[in-house]
This record gives sequence, C-alpha cells and structure tokens, in this order.
Amino acid sequence: MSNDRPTSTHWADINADKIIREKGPKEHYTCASGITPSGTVHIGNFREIISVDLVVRALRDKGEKVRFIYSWDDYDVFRKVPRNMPQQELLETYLRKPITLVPDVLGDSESYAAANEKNLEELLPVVGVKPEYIYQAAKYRNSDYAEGIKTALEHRDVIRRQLNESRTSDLPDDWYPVSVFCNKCDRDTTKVTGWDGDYGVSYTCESCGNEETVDLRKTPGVKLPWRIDWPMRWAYEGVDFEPAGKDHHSEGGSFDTARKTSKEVYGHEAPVTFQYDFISIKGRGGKISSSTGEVISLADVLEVYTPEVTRFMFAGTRPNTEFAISFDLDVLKIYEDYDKCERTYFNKPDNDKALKKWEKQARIYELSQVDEVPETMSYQIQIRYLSTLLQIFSGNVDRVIEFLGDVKPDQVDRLKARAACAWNWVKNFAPDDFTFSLRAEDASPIEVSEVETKALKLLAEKIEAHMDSCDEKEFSTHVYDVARELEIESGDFFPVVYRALIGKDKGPRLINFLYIIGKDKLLKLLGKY
RNA sequence: GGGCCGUUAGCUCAGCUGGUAGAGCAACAGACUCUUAAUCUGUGGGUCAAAGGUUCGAACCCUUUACGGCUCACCA
Repeated sequence: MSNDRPTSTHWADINADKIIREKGPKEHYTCASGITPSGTVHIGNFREIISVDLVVRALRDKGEKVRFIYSWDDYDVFRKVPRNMPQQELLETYLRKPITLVPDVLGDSESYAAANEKNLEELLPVVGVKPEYIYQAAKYRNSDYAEGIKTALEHRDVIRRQLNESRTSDLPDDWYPVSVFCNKCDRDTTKVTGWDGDYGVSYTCESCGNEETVDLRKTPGVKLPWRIDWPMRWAYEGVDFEPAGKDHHSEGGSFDTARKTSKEVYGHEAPVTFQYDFISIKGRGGKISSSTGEVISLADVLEVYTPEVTRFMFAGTRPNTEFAISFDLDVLKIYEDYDKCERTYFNKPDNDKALKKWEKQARIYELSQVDEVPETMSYQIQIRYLSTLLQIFSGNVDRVIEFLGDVKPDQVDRLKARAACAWNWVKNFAPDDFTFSLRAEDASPIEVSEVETKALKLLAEKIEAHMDSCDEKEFSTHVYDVARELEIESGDFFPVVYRALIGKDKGPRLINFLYIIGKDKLLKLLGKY
C-alpha cells in the first residue's frame, strides 16, 4: 500500500487521518476495542470490533504500523443468571464472582467467559478481523496492573472529585477506587477498609466474614471499577484510538470521566474516539423469540451473509447511524447493492466527475474484502436466481455451477460461499412464496381434470418438439399456444403446471423455470398425464 | 435536567472536509400473449424542519427555535 493515494472521504480514512493528526507521528498506533464476555457476544458488539478493524486498515493503507488490541473484560462480575441458561441453581451460586470462574454449563470450555470468548475468536478471522487478544482476568490476577491500581489509590481524591462531578450522590469519604474479590469466597461483596499508602489493601468480606490485608503485587483479587479501569488501560497500552457505544458517549458518561482520569491521574491523553450507534434486527420474528433472551450473533449473520457482504454493511454505513440487519427479503437487496458496488469497482470511469463518485464506492469495496482485493469480479448472480437454482438441485452447489456453465475457476469459491448463504436463507428465512421443491419423478400424479390433463400432455409435446431448438422467448410462444389451443385462460393454465411440477399454485417465472429444470426431467414429470 | 444524533422527493435514505440537489422504491406513461415486491424503457416530483447570521456562493459553517429519537446521572 502506498502513501500517495488520493484523499478519501470514507469515514474510516477520515478517522485514520484524525488519529495521525492528533497523536502526531508515531512508530506505531494502538487501536483498541473490547467488551465483556458476560453473555453471548452479539452483532451489536461486533460493530465495535469491525469499526476498529476498518480504521486499523485505513491506517495501514496509509503506510502506518498499527497494534490492534482487543480486551476481554473477563474479570467482570457475574451479576445475573441469564434466563436461557440451563442449571440455573448451580449458576446462582456463582453470583458476584468473576465471570472467568463461572463454569461453562453449555459446553466444555474452561469457563463461561472463555466459551463466549472462543465463539467470537474463532469467527473473527472469517471476516478478516485479527486483533491481539488481551484477557483482563489474567492480567489482573497476575498483578500486571498493580502499579496502575496503586496510582489510582494515590489519586483517590482526584478521582472521587472527577466522578462526583457527574454523580447525583457523592461518593463517601471512605471510598476507595478499587474493588476486591474475596480471597476466600471469590465474591466481590467486600468493603475496602484501608490502604497503607503503598501496596497493601485491607478489606472485609460481607459474605464469608474474611478479613485481611493483601499486597497488590501478589494478590489476584483487586481490580479497578470500570470507570477507572478503562483509563488505566489506555495508559498501560498507550491507546490512540478506541470508539465506544452511545451509552458511553455522553456528558457524565464513562468516556467523559475516563478522559479526565486518563489525563489527570495517568498522564495519558484520551484516545481519539467516535460514537457508534446500535444495530437492530429485521425479519427474524417468529423464528427466534426475543423473549427467550436469545440474541443475534455474528455466527447468525454469517449464515445468511457472506463475510464480504457482512463487512460491506458496516463499511458502507457511517458508524453513528443506526441500521438494521435484515433476514427478510431485504437480503436480496443487500446482495444486489454489494454486487453493484463490485461492478463499479471493476469499471473505473475516465472522466473526473464520475471518478469522484467511483472512489467512494471503490473504497467501500476494498474495505469490504476479507483479505486482499480480488483481481477479478465475482460471478454476478442474484440471490433470487441462485436460490431458485439451489431449490431445483436440492442444494447441490456443484450441480448449480455445472448448470451455469460459465463460472470461471477463480470464481468458484466465492460462488460456493454465496450459495451456502442463499441456501440457508431459503431454508430458514425466505417467505413461503419463495420456497418450493420439485416433485419427485416417481411421485404419484396430482389430481387433474380432463382439460388439465390435455394441457399437461400438450405442454409435454411442445417441450419435446421445441425446447431444444428455441430460445426462451421463442419457446414462450409455444407455451402460450397450449392455453390458446385448448381455449383455457392462462390464469388457469399456469397453476396446473406449477402444481404438476412443485405442488404449489405459484412458482418462479415459468419459462425460465422450465429451462432450468430441463427437458428430461420435465418429460418425466409431465409424462404421467 | 445535561449531552449526543436526526429533520433532504409520497417512502427509505445518499449527499463527510461550501461550488448547478441524487439513488432505490412508490407514482405516472409506454413495451412484453409473461406471477416469486415480474422485467425493460421513459417522465414527473424537493422553500433541503423554521428563522437569522458568515460568505462571491450554504443542505453543508455559526446562533436561536420547533419536532423526533437516543443516552447519562446506580453498575459495567
């Protein structure tokens, strides 16, 4: 990648420029993201990760070196047992303990947190996101943050003042900027009773009555509350950029206080940031009940959208705009938008005015790719058509490719990935009108009237006589001739044909559909009348 | 109460660093003996929420107002 690319107006590039401008020249820039794995990581959380990834790419495209870190806040407290989990009674005994100690009741991972972490970590490379993971439980339990915690204790009064500025009720005088997991029972139901001015913190546990003084350099149990933890880590890792959800970006919100703490306590200017909006879900009602607490994860999205198209939705939308990920008919449109963007990319205009529009689309296309930008276009095929083909060939992609005939070798993998998504969509989300399956060749004939029998017979004859020698348009006249010769309305004729073929009154546009099914199969299906 | 975001064609929105208002859908007209929101061609359509300001020039920058949404103030 080169430094001399034209100025881009894509938001990722604008933010990259901003980072360089505000943080000055650096050997490398640190971009951070992170969430708590205290539940299934959902697609809304993914927006943060992908947003950082896009900015990271923009920085790298400018020739900068970037460290992309992803912090798992797995030393968070287990506050509530999720409704949709088994073994509720067992899980209840872990309340107030760090989530990294809660067992994985759904699988065989080390812990509840680890299970959630693993699910996402395995999937992120699929969409081209490869951060360096930081596990906060491990860092805290290893006392890596001992100095940061000590610094917070030393600036206890400053921090209290900063937090009080945006609180309705002031923190008490005996407040300490730390929280402690009891050494005996692992719960955070503790009260800090003193600090020796150095590394010693005393506490009593309200659950088990334990009372002791621990050394920050040795204890696994002391951590910082969120609003202090965040700026401490900015300083610890030297974070230059980290976006956050709208819940953080408000006066008095956590980014606001963290900014102050970062500067005054840790001597680190807050990172460049932006606010990203929420993601909503469309077209999944009925399938997944929201009342069960089930959330839509990246894995769910990837069932229906290819990695490129998934990236495309995020790269093509400004972060502070709310948008919906659809599972209904909008899926067709999203794929069409992506294909249009791709065609644009491969058809660079030669006049300046068109070039300006082209550059924006081209940038979105580049950022949508999982790895490097392909040298050739994908096989352009609408999901609508692809799903018809798949249904005729019972989901067998190889036969679809064989039928299409003109798929180039370097397009096969991408087409297969798209077909897998299309097939999932047809099976799980497509409206009933959209789905069909061809009747088996040995199925018993449907019940038809005398004139309908004649119609099907005559259609078979037309197919036998003309299908091979006509193009679709020409052949269509022969099909209409059937209705005309028997003096039945086409509105009555079509449903019979569909019933004989797929057992429904409606189906894909008939002429094209007949060609896809092919002469041999048609004659077998219609031959029994 | 504070903050953030939004208000552009009938609908959904683009328009990102000030330079002749755009797309998709809808509508309308035409074509096709044609049902997966069917396809193709063409047309019409906006006081850019309102008012004021800066500027040679404002949808875009500033101020105020109205309406809508979100968010913070307990925890993360």
